[in-house]
Amino acid sequence: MGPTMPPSKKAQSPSSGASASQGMSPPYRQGDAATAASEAEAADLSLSLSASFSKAEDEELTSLSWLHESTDLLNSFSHSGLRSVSPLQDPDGQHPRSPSSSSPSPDDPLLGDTHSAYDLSAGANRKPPYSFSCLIFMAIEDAPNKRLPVKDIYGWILEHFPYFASAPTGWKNSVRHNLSLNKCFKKVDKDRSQSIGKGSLWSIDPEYRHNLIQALKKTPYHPYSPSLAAPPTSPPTLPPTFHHSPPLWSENPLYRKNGGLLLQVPRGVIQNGARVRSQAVFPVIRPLPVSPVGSRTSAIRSSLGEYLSRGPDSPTRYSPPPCGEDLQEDHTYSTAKSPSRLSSSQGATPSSPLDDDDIIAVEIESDVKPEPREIPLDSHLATAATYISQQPPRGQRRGSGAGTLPGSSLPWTKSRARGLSDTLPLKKRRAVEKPPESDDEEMKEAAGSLLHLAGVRACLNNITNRAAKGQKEPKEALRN
DNA sequence: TACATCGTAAACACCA
DNA sequence: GTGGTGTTTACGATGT
Repeated sequence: MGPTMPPSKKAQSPSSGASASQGMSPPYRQGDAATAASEAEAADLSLSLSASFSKAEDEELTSLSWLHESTDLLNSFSHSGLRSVSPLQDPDGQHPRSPSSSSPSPDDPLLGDTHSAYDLSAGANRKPPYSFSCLIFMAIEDAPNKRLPVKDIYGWILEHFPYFASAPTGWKNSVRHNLSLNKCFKKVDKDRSQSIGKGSLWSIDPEYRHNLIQALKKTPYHPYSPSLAAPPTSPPTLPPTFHHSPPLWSENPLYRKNGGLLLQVPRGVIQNGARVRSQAVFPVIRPLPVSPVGSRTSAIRSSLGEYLSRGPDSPTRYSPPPCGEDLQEDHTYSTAKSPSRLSSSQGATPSSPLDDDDIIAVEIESDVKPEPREIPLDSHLATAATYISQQPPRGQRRGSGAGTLPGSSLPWTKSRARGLSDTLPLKKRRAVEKPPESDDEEMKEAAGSLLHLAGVRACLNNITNRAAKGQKEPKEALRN
């Protein structure tokens, strides 16, 4: 069994087929004429988006231009009106937002009308179907810097899952327990210039991020979840989600209103006491981000997830990603083995610039390309795209966990250290695992960052130049 | 039945 | 001293 993040078994609810009639709809408020028009537009944009991805494949993803084109489309999508989801109140108006959620500034053009439809305080104050690992993962991924102190992880969970506000405080212990024992999470050295008080910042170990994503994919009601996205085996009039059970909070009127995909959360995450704009990584639990490049990258994932899980009107169907890896691993309970990923980094063949982590197969039902396509949604690209918008001050920039062993070109990974120290207690093991740091390493890191930056900049320039020329709309361009 | 996974509780140490 | 944080152990429930 590989060192992988296990899916939440308890989250796998039995299939009941209930609440299916809404499973089709995109996770947005529907019903009014404007929305109907927007839906049509959105469908069109979705087609364009798929074309954009196809184009990206054709270009072998050597450029990020496809990414920006796609995100341009998504911005259009976002502004089409469809993205306007319910304000943070439930339709009954009887359940205000959880106290931990700060209200958006009314004069904030971004926050003003884009709040999530997901308000678990509205009659859905039930235990979320996510394991603590997934919750922590989502919390950290939702943070702009992909790292959060425990306190903010609490805050994120509380904000997005009000269930915990009234739950016994033991869940915090569970969170800490997970952080400590789950290999997917690792502490980040605190930046001296940015004191966060007690505790450390926690981040996702890039080596295990894949596993967490897989775990999320296996969580029901996540749009990446095969249970949601599997091609319908039922009559075509039925939505793809028809055969799947409703979320635990299916009674939530907002859930019903939003067509069964209702895990959106208020944008933003509490960080260091301040509410920060959410990077919104998880399709079902976030609103569509708008402008920032990083958020736009996330928007691709988000909208793709929504896009793929849309109804029979959708031109695409979703095929679950190949799960080549064993996902069974959680805490240090288990004996760690080298992850399969490691072999690729150590193997003779250079690792592809594109991971197969987030490859999803999309069948584009068009006359042109009826065959399934595989769309790489590589985290590297996302990382590159978010690079500009998320650059912390230079002094704060640190590696994402993968360093370089001295005298070796192989990346330092936990598992490599683990191979030497797996039998040690966690404390000692972490001491052993701590990668060596040196100025040389910092320089390599900086060089890599500059390369990333250069690539992204070039792509941005391309887009900017095209925009300046006032040429055709992106979707039109993509069709050509 | 054995095992893995997950959640929870508790104890303890450390630190601001 | 207090409270938050991090680590570790233990145990029960559940699923495979």
